[in-house]
Amino acid sequence: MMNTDKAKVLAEEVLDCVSFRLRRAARMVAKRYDDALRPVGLRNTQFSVLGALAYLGETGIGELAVQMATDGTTLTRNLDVLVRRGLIENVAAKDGRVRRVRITSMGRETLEEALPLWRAAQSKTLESVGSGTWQETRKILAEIESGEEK
Amino acid sequence: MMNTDKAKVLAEEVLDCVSFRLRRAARMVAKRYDDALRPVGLRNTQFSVLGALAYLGETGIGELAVQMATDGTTLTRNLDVLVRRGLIENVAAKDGRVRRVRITSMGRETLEEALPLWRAAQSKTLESVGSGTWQETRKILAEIESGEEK
DNA sequence: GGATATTATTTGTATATGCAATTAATATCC
DNA sequence: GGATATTAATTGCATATACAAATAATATCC
Repeated sequence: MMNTDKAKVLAEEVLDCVSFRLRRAARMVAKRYDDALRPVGLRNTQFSVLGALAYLGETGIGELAVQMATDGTTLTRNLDVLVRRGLIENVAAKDGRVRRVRITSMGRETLEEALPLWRAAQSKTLESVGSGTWQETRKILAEIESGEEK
Repeated sequence: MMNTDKAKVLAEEVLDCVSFRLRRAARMVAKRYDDALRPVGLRNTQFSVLGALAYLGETGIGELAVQMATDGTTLTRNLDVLVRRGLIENVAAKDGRVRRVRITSMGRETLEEALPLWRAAQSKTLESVGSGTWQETRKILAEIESGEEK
């Protein structure tokens, strides 16, 4: 049934896939943050978008897409959800092609409520690796993201 | 507009979110693997499932879900796609509740074609961090996944 | 200044993801 | 052995993700 040694070696190689490992870790961690944020009705992705918008103040989709390294087509729909919930709102722009958005006061309130929940999840996660190790890992992730050969 | 120092500090804190960083890295890396695998019509997720099935030989959803740390409801649909394409097939089981699947010969062929493409992507990715560093990172990811406090 | 190119975003389509609830089947307990 | 509990997977629903193509608007070039 291909449960041979050859298959075993192959599987070990293939399951060391960087993409698979990253996705798996991201899934598991996201789940924990989602659990933590559930009381305020935010998913971890939404929390990050809100956080970014609180900082940026008012932004075009394109700019935000770059900041978050998310595809624009994804962001369009992610933002739609937040608009529907009244957490962010669209703003008119001079350039008719551009859609600008900003966080609403309700969005800000929700973000405030979410903060301690998020901090708890973040602390707990950092404790499992040590915050120094995480700083290292963060750098490595950035290198992987850049894809530049050393 | 909250583009204040306070907001800036908050944003720095919030954008250091482990979940956000992992997801972002996973997105970017997955994209590269998807690009590499496109010629054979596989996404990185599908490649991993095929690889796991080639190794496991014949498996119930539950077992596979544990192996891949994917939610069973997700796996159900992921597998449906592969069945539809003829890359895997359902197998009758004694226990009527269990759905068992196995890779088909077409699936095996596709996996074979995909292997060199995947290896190229994997090599290139590892070059960007160094394979030793990746071994370290892999361990750290496992720790983060476990969520155990040290 | 009108045709053409460029840019910014959205839509159509498809996969990936997971929670809550459901369905279906086996196991367990008098 | 029939009611009840447990287990395995699926379905309904919603979000997240991105490619390809379409749309809409500004910019550019004779």
